[in-house]
Amino acid sequence: MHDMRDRPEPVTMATIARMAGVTQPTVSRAFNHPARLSPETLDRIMQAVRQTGYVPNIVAGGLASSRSRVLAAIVPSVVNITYVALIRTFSAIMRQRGYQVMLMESGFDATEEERLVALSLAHRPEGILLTGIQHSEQCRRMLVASGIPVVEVWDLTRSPVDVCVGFSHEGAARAAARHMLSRGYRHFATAAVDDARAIRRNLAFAQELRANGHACRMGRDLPGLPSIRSGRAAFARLIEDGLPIGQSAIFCSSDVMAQGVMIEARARSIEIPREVAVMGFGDQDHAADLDPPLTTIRIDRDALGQRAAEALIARIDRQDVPERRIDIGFTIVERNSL
Amino acid sequence: MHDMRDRPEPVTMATIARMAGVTQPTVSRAFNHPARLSPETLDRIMQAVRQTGYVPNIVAGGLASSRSRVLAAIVPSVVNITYVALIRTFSAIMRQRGYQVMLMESGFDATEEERLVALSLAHRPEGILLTGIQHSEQCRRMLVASGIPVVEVWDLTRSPVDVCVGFSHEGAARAAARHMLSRGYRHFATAAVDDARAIRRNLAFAQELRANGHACRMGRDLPGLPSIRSGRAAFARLIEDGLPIGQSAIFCSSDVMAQGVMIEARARSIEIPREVAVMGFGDQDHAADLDPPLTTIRIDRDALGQRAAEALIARIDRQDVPERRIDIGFTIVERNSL
DNA sequence: TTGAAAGCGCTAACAT
DNA sequence: ATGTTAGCGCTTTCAA
Repeated sequence: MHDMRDRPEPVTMATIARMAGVTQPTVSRAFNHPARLSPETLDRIMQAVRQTGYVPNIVAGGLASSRSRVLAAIVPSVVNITYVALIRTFSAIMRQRGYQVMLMESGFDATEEERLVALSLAHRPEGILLTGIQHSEQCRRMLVASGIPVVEVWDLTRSPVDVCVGFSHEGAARAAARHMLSRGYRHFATAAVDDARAIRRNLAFAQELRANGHACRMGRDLPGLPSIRSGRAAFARLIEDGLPIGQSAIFCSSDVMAQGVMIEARARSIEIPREVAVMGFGDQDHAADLDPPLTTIRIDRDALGQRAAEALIARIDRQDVPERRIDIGFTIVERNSL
Repeated sequence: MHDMRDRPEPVTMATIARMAGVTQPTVSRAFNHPARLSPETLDRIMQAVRQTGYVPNIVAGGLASSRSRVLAAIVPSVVNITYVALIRTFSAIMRQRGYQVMLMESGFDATEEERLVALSLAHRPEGILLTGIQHSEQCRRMLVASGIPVVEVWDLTRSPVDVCVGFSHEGAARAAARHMLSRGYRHFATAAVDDARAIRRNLAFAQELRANGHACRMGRDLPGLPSIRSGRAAFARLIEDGLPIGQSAIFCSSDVMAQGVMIEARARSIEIPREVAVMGFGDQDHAADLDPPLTTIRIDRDALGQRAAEALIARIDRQDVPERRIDIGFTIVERNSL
């Protein structure tokens, strides 16, 4: 084994104060209100800081000021780019404002989310970001009782815990249906995993089709996360269940599912989009680089992260927040798969 | 705008103590050493806790005990599954031990990493996870001076800041070369993005080939993150530069790159593996679901996360740490693309 | 411009 | 089994 580094006695503001011949609160001012100090004093302090490599203890500061400088973010999955891309923008903006974010993964499970919220609360975050609007009753109660600002992302609702930023999943699905109709497709199907938002979209998709006199084959929703495997399986099932070849369009719950559909179609020598057309959801990075390039629905995840950050900052600063519902919309990106 | 919820006066251990008719330290004991309390006292305290929904303030506790219960983790990219899959396992294990992790993204930039380490230090994490072994001098100094346990993942080195867990990139690349040779391929190329670890692998790959009397076309390393686009571009360039069709094998810097290579090959009607064979790196989730299934090098990222967690816990607890270098190895997964 | 004093919400001795 | 006391490293009045 290797030698334990003995803890050197920790450097604190008191240490710096002693070195600079001032009192500890003066050192605190050097960091928080440098303008209020005489240049000479500031200089001596900063010299001591440099010599020691001292870094102020935010935790102690947070305790004193009741500002932890910490945020909590809970996403369903940290390996799913759909949810993480947003966190990246959110974190970057927040970091600039002096916040660090604790990222946690709920695994699409409301009970686990509730547990994580409880854990977060112990760190007294100044704000919490939650994915989606479906939380356990207990979770909502804890959140409300804590009085901590909360931003819910990806969905819109009339009764957010605090603020929500997202888009209309139903609207996007209806737009997809209308787009396919206008393109002349006559047979429709969905390929989705068992995910609350995807299911809501598919329902709206089928409804819009029905309103226009068309039926929709609802692919059986597959368990687990969206994956190429699920996409392949979904397409295989659809074909085996008799989806007509020609004038058919498939609405996928994500780009990854669509990718799976395309791979399976190729393996079965079914040509896309001539024989079967495909639409994805999400417009992930490589949607444009597939062959054929994937037609999909773009959600501006950066905007989502940014608006979420802005909304949360406003709530933390107790500014007037005019809208508790922020709609970032969606766009259909036409490429060649449909 | 909507009504600001007025902050109710915060519930603390003192509040609970008053309600339960005990002193505040007794409430502390109820959480940290419940066995030392009489069942009746414990009961009264817990009742008050339930009534108020009180959650102990870990930050204050951390200040008092010098145990922040916080960890910092810095990865190059939070949207790249390669780096995040590990964090997920790591976080889950650490959470069970009562730690929360602050996740940060360095963007493959040592200077940014240095900044993030400095920011982390302000939160007095009990341990830090770093990706890779290349850090700025200043960064290493800060780390060592802080005395905080550090685990470096993905690479092995004889001189880690503290502990490292990874595997031999050179060894993996040489194994790939030998594997291709044994399969009878005669023309070799690499397809990589401009990434330190990928470049090291490619060098070792070419060297092993040379040692066996074969040349290797080094695909020009593409800028940016690995993507399907880069993979397509790399393959296109290789073909245009005259890579022979037949008995050729391409060593990719990641599975995503390999996926791009396969897509571009298909678009050019080049059959894999008959005309050109492809090997990926990483064995990501859908490697097996591609068509053809991708032959690749598996790195057990869960093991990486787990061993990293274990090593860090050992260091935090100041246990004897016999090995500062933990090799988790790699395996070649034979599927059909090579 | 700086110092003195108090206190943030806990944990950890040490008493009893 | 519980209370008393101190103190973690800061920020924030209030004085001077």
